[in-house]
Amino acid sequence: MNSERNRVTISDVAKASGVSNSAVSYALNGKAGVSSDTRQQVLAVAQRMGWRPNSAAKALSDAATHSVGMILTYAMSVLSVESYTTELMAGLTAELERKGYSLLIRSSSSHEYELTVLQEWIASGAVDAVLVLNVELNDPRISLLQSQHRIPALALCNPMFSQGLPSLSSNESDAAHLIIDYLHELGHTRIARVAGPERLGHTFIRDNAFMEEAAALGLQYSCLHADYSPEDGLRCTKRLLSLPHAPTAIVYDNDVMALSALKASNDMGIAVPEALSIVSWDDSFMCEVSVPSITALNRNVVGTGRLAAQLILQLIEGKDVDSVSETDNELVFRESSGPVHK
Amino acid sequence: MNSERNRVTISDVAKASGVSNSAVSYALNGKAGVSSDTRQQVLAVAQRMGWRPNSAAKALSDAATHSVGMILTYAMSVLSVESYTTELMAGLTAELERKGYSLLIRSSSSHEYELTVLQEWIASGAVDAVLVLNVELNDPRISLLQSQHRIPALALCNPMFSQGLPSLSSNESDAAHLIIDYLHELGHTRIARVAGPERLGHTFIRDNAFMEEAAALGLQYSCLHADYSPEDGLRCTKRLLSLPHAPTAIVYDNDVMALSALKASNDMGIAVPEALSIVSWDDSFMCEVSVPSITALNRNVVGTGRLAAQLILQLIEGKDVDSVSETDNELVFRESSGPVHK
DNA sequence: TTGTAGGCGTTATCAG
DNA sequence: CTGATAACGCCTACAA
Repeated sequence: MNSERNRVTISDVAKASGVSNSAVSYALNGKAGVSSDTRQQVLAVAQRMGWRPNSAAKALSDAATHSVGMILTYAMSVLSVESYTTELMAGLTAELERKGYSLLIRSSSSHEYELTVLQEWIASGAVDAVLVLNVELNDPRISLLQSQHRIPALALCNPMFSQGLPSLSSNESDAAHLIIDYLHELGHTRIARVAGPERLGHTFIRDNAFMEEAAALGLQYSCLHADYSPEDGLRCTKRLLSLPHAPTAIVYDNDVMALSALKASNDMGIAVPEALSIVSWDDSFMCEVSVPSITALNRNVVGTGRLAAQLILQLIEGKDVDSVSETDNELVFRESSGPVHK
Repeated sequence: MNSERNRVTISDVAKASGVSNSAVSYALNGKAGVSSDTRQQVLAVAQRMGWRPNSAAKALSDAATHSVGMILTYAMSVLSVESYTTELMAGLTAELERKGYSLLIRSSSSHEYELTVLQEWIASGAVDAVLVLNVELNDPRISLLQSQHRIPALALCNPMFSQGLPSLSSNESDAAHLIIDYLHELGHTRIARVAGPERLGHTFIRDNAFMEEAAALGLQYSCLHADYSPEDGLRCTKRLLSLPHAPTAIVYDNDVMALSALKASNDMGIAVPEALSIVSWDDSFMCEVSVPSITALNRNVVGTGRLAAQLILQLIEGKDVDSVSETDNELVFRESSGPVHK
């Protein structure tokens, strides 16, 4: 199976330099054990021959692959529409790059299969660490990762779901308060929310925060759970707007659903923001450019990716990492929201 | 540096089964050389002990990493808005998954750095193959990959730019004809196009196709080149619409710019589609849900990703792969385009 | 300061 | 059919 071409190895460099194998290794790794002259000599030769360490050999020797694993487990239909993942990856890869790490991606169509991949990674050492996305309540991935100590893992979720695993979360309840207080100040008394899947950890947090704050302010609050897809967003919106006492403001857990809400209200002849205020939990280009533009929570997902990468690199170095919470929520006011007209 | 935990190796299994090292290897790999009894025995023990092949060792031995490399080299601002990359990755990873391959991602902020990463991959054997995106005219990446034979590569571009490297392209000129003929039938005589960066290979192809077809039909055709960003889309649209003989139809090379065109025409009080028809080269959720919805070319990017993965896997197997061209272009008619009003 | 030897975990060769 | 043994390329004691 070994039909490889002329790859330059350390032995080749050693031979060409007329020194031993280990001398070359020391020289190339900047370690003591060789004279300055020899080192210069070896470096020059290695450079000339175009030597680079073979990644597999290095991985075997170091027991480290210099890659971080991540599994994409979205339904195809939702994935193609998600900007969150792209932005996260941009931040992740940019930061990992600085230390010469790569992101190793696998995709999976089911949760069971994702567990299989994780188990394989744990057993095979294919990655040095793992990032877990979209954590659910009693997520078996968390249990699995928490029960082993071969591969460190960072969970992108509230620490209450990470079972002691280091986690990075955005302050969802802070954001919820920000949004609901804003709507309250505008005079809305009947508000609704089209949330993400109920089993998701961050949906749980948001649900709680919304219910609490709504109750505290004496608001009428109703919530439907959807799957983040435009179709589901449309369906939920129409259902809410058909209620006898329809809400005057609806909050959407992602931008895609918020956008289809615009379509829905347009279809039903309901004016935005005069008769209905719309707020999206995710900001994106789509919110900016839609007509009307959509008031949205800005979350700097790229920054989250960068931070996640930093934490993961610390974990790989063996450092202890506490659960971190980001609180850079900011509401961007646009045309889709306004005071209640009665 | 070897502070690893109790990973189960083949030797462990051998010891536990009371057979030799190689017997275990044969048994586990389903190869001849062991009795059926021994094989069953070994498999049972391996299963019980949770043995999985160590990926680094396997990579070293096989000289194959079972991963395919891809470099993201978008400007951050554009990347976060691109749905193309996400969809492509969805198709890629889904198909690679079936053969147990992973996608190895690195990101780069400059073309020079991307070359460095490629060189590193070639020399280190960190990936079994490479996918090259966004090929430009006289792209140094193509030259680099074409000048070596260690790592096969697939270029996502028209074969005229791949210098003999296997390539996968969508039939851009077919698509151009589709769009321009459609607009011609609607009675448009002054059409414009806001294209992608001029140095990109597929922009070149589209430019040529558009110029040819416009000339053939006797249409007035003008073209501005932008960077795919909403800002640039806005700028170019306003510039075109301010011309003395403004176009009555504008084609945009991506969905993002088409959407900002909607904003631009709205700002300038130009009715779509009555006074201006808009067509987007990329279809996406945004085109569906915008008001008005945008006529767009549907390209099945996920399918392209799948096909690319299949071709790459063939290359890895050592098969010859011809340049492939996809022709599944389909124009989805929506509200943003219509007959000329005079 | 240098070179030799052994290990990382696997697969493949070649005797028995 | 089995079991040593070498090889993959790198790192690192350890000995010279």
